[in-house]
Amino acid sequence: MRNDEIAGMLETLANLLEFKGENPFKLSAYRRAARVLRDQTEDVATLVRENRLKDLPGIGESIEKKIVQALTTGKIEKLTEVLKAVPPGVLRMMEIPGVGPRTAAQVHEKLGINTLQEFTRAARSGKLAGVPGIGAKKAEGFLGAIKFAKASSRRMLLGEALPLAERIVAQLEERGVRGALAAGSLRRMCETIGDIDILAAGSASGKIIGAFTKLPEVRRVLGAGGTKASVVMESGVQVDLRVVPPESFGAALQYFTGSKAHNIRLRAMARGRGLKLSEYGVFRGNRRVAGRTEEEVYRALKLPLIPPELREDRGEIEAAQKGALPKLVALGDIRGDLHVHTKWSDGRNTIEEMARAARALGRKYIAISDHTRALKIFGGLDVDGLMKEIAAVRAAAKKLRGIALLTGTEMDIRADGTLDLPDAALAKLDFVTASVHSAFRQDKEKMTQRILKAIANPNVDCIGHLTGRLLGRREGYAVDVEAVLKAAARNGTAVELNANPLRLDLTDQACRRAKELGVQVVINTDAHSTEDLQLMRYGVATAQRGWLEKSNVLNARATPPKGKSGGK
DNA sequence: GCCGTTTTCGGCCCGACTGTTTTCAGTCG
Repeated sequence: MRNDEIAGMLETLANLLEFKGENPFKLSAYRRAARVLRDQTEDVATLVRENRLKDLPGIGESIEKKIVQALTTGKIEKLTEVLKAVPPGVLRMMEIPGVGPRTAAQVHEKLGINTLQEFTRAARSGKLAGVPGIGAKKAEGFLGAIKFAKASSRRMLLGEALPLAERIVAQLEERGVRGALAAGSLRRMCETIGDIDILAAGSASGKIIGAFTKLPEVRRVLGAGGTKASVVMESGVQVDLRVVPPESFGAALQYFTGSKAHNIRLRAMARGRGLKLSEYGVFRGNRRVAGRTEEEVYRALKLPLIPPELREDRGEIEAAQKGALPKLVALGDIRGDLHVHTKWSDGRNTIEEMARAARALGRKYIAISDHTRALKIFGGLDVDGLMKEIAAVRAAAKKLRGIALLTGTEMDIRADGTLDLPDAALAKLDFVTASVHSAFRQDKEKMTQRILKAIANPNVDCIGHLTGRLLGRREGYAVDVEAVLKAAARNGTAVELNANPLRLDLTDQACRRAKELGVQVVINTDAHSTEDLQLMRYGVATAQRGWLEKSNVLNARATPPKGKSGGK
């Protein structure tokens, strides 16, 4: 059973117990444990086998027992028990925005409602409005929420959310709102974003809220008070705006950036020091001792400023206390792009066009890396084609100043782990990336062996998009990431962090594991057009979330890499 | 249920908005 499956069971358990009115602190204990499990790159099964499960924060005796149960029997006894006692539809009901455990319990007790369908019917018929705490307005609101949830349950990609937020901030600026910033999971550069949080400083909050709710792309105003407003944009995305006084801006930015887990830790630390931390500042009694900037807030807690990308309660607070925060790689450190497609396979631009566009972005080298023959539908090259492309790359290189062109390929790893072109051809190339593009449904053992075989080949410099996931569309293939990273470390093979916002593969946590194991990460755009070369920012952001420093990133080196086997 | 610079027992983050309840509970972030 996968980590996220067990985490999901613990979360369900928490939700059900919440419905039953169980001690709220017990629930947060389950939820915290679930989050810690999701954060692990190592399989829970491994941790159990090596008796290291209880080393994880938030996992004690009782939860350990439940995890072991899940692994050995596929079930958690307590969950099974509670599932029997709670009507199955209440979890669905609690997913409606505005319906929490208390409301769900009331509706169940007073009206005997057990399913989302019954809930919807009761809301329409007016029955729901008779339940204590629910009036006509709330019932109507629930109906709207149900309809809306059906239309837009999907999370946005970082690559969609960031440009949208930047557009909204620019529009606010045109209307006289200065210094607005996106906070939330977007500022932490999470791979997917639920909704967008924007923060503005100012005293004329009514004016700012008014400007915001009247922006051209706003479809519906969900709510607007004195300091905050929520709207739904034409695209279906929810955007929240908060307006705070300048003396609280840093504290608010800190608070609304999160993560929740990070903030809870900070607030507990503040309490320990006799302080109170809220979105309005750090207070000693009634006196505000910090709040104008984030630096101030962290300093009041005797911490250096922690970069937003690290704020997940994954050890960044402890590192900050020890003065051991990583010096994160930055977009400006990136010198090359080692995975770029052209018209020679399925790219839209020529070698020269890609090179010029990369040079304009400040890249010093790129590796032309087209597909190989197994991907015939994508124009994959055979040996003959590849040799011709090498000649074309060299010819283009002669014409261009200021950027080096490397010969390369995105070599297909076939289902049996053999490579799509012979070693003699690969040996002629400057940089070989090898990727899986077929037989995604192989079991974990087979898939892992397949990739390990490619890693062992001295001509393979890097493994491309390791899990093959497409966010929101396709699960990654089953592969033992830990085993692959360890083999990469042994063989001196690099691993790709594919910067395409649909992939971001390696994940942040896998990047961090690569760093621990001493594996070099290559951040590539996998560009199929000149515009795609700009996707690098998303890859760098994910690398930052993975604690990577410049020295961990192969294409942050000033000179092009010559492959693990040395100059070819 | 977890955990220990406040603790092996007694804590566990804080505030805004909404609707409805005439003084606040529930939900959300």
